[in-house]
Amino acid sequence: MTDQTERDRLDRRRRAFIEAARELFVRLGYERTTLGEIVDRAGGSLATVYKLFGNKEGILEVVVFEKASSGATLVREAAEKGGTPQEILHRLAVSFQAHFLDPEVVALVRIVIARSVSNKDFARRFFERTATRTLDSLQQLFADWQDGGIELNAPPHILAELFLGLFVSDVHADAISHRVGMDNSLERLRARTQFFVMGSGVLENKNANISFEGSNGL
Amino acid sequence: MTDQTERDRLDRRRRAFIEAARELFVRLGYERTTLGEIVDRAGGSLATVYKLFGNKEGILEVVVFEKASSGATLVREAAEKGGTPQEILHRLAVSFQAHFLDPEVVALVRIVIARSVSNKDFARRFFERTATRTLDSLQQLFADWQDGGIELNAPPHILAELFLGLFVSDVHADAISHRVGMDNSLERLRARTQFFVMGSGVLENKNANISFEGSNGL
DNA sequence: GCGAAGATGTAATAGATATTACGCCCTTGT
DNA sequence: ACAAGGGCGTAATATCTATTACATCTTCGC
Repeated sequence: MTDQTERDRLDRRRRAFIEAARELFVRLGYERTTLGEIVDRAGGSLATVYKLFGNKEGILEVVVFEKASSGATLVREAAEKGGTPQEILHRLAVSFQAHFLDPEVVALVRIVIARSVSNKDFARRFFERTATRTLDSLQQLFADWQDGGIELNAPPHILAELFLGLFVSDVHADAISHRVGMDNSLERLRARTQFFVMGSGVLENKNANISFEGSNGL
Repeated sequence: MTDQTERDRLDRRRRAFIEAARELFVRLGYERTTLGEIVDRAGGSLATVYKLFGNKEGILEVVVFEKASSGATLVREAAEKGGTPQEILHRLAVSFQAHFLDPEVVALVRIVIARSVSNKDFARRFFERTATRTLDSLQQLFADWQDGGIELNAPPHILAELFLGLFVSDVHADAISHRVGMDNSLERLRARTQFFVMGSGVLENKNANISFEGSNGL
């Protein structure tokens, strides 16, 4: 049998196709990227593309779902470092901004939205694996805080939507405007976090800190 | 001369083309709508479409810019009715939600985002005429309040972004998920307005009302 | 080296649709 | 009525690209 080595060879081809496809999809969009271009760039042949991915949509699915992950990991990481809610939220804001406003991610979001018209299911799965999961883990975070004695102005699921919304609205603006006059400064981010802290009510729980005393200098 | 009547006839055709195109663009998307279908639905002929709009993209531009207006009018209307900032913001939230989450508007936003890849300028003009103008008028509203003695937690332009962001994030979710599990209830809207009121700091200015006393029952 | 599995390159298929060309017929003002 | 400008309908053009078919060449274990 040549199973193992054959698989290695195919895997290398597969990787090459995926990288080439992603690069082209991001730059040109889905419709304007032709399978011929992908093959030209990755090497190999059309026949192999069809063997590996079935059709053009198949390679898009792989590219999109490989790149677009949920923010659940970021939530966990930010929470694990401890600190006051303000500190955690600010750390989370920094990593959310980096994650969701990554130009490749935004470009893929554009493609998903475009395809969502003719392929609703695809878009829903994308939404499920990104937004919904992130929302769930944010909701859990806020619920934990609440259980820990922190009084919140709104139920956890509402706050989760609101916090994520701070970044989603930027993604949306970026998706349309292609970064015209986008301000991703740290000051803007701080102002947003601060806004959320005030609106959610966590600031009124100064004594109910999670583990340390809050440095109030946010 | 047959100027006047000719113009009338053409105008009627033009309207019919635009209505048919919008209906089809919204339902099928831009790429999947064929000029032939538009003509079938509107009557007339391909030749006339080209005479009136130049090409397929031309008719899209007309359809999009006719439907997508800024929220500046809504801001003005909400402000003119007077009341406390909370009341004004809540009225504004109601009309923003109705306006931005109109299914036709969302469908056109999808199309604009899809076209933004190959036609950045088109998308930017759209962004300019919708988001930017709405932001400007919101910023003006908050600046006026500030001038009137209301202390705000953040500069007007930041608050404008945040307030608009509350709705934009919903548009974005809708654009991707096609209304799976969307909750447009009034309670959710109230919670969001309340959140914004707390975060922006206008609630701390209870005595600095605009014209009436604030009913606190928001 | 050998042989086979399968990747490769090329070319053919196949369908879709934006765009153009053109002659006909209707509407309209005189 | 009529003359004419212009919309109408149809057909032709002109690509473009996903998808398939096939003969050939590589690769890799033996």
